[in-house]
Amino acid sequence: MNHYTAERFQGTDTLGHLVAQSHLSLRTRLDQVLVPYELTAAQWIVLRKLGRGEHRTVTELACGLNQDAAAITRMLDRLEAKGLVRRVRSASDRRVVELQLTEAGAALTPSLAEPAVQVMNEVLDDFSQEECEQLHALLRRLIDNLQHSIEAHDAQSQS
Amino acid sequence: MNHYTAERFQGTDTLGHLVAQSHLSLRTRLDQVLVPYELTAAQWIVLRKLGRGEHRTVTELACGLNQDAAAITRMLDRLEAKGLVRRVRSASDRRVVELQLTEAGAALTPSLAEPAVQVMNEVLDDFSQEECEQLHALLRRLIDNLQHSIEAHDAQSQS
DNA sequence: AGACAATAATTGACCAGTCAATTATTGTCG
DNA sequence: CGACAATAATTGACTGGTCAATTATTGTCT
Repeated sequence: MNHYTAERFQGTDTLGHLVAQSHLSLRTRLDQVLVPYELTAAQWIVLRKLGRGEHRTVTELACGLNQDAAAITRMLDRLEAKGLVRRVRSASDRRVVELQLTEAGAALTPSLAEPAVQVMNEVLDDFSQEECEQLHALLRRLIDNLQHSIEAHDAQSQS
Repeated sequence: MNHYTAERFQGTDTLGHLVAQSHLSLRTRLDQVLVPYELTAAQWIVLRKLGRGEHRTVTELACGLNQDAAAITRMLDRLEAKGLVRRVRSASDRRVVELQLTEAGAALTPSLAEPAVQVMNEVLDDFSQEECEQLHALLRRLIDNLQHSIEAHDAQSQS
């Protein structure tokens, strides 16, 4: 069904605005609690993935974060400059670089889970269990719908 | 109440991930429909605000979009280069620049409402009226909570 | 009037991301 | 084997954003 019309689509109570603002505020808040660690939210996410062993290469990270491989390359440049991450050419396939946490990186990473979880809980503090699950479910659907639209458009512009 | 624990806080079903992904996908989809107009989503929002007369100066725009004034300055550089926007020094207060759409900008802007509204409706297509309102309400609360946390933190780090 | 705080916009230096080449390596197929 | 497509990572040029000066102008207060 149609929820918006051109006239009613305005101000700060628009889906686009709400989603953008949620993202912005969440990032800002995460950046705040990460200041003592001299990390940004974006850097934290990468360290977290590496620390958990979820992803080991540039392509895997890019895929897992839904980002361009180029973005990962530059992020790794910064993390490597900070001495938190190491690049190692794979022996079995010399095209890929394997990513490792350095000693410093491995020492830092585990302590970062707690503050982040705290932010999430503080932000959902007055949400009931049910509301929290609703929000998750609605966002998942939103993302699914968007992804389908995007893919349909891509497929069409191929031809 | 606590919704997350350090162990359960992982994967793609995390609030942070869902919010970030929603934002990313929505922007991507908007960018898609704006390609024919040779505009990005970020540029469209600014044109839209100017077209509606919601904001007339750099500071007003920055405030309305929750962004740094510097970001607006650079955005205006791009829009001015495209010949869509004009800067005019205010006569009453020579510190402020008044923003105007050029003829080209004014001609383009109105036609952009429809495609954007269509994206929103397409994305919320399988949402009931109630679900749509729930999503809006939950996001508003999320933003409010975040904003309060952010301000509390700012106030504390002042002292 | 003159000193000085406050405000508006800009600039520089940086972080983060995209798209389009480019380079190096690996797979595949005639 | 040798040509050639496919893949992994990087680089260049760009958009978009932040924070910390800087500049120009205006307000305020004695």
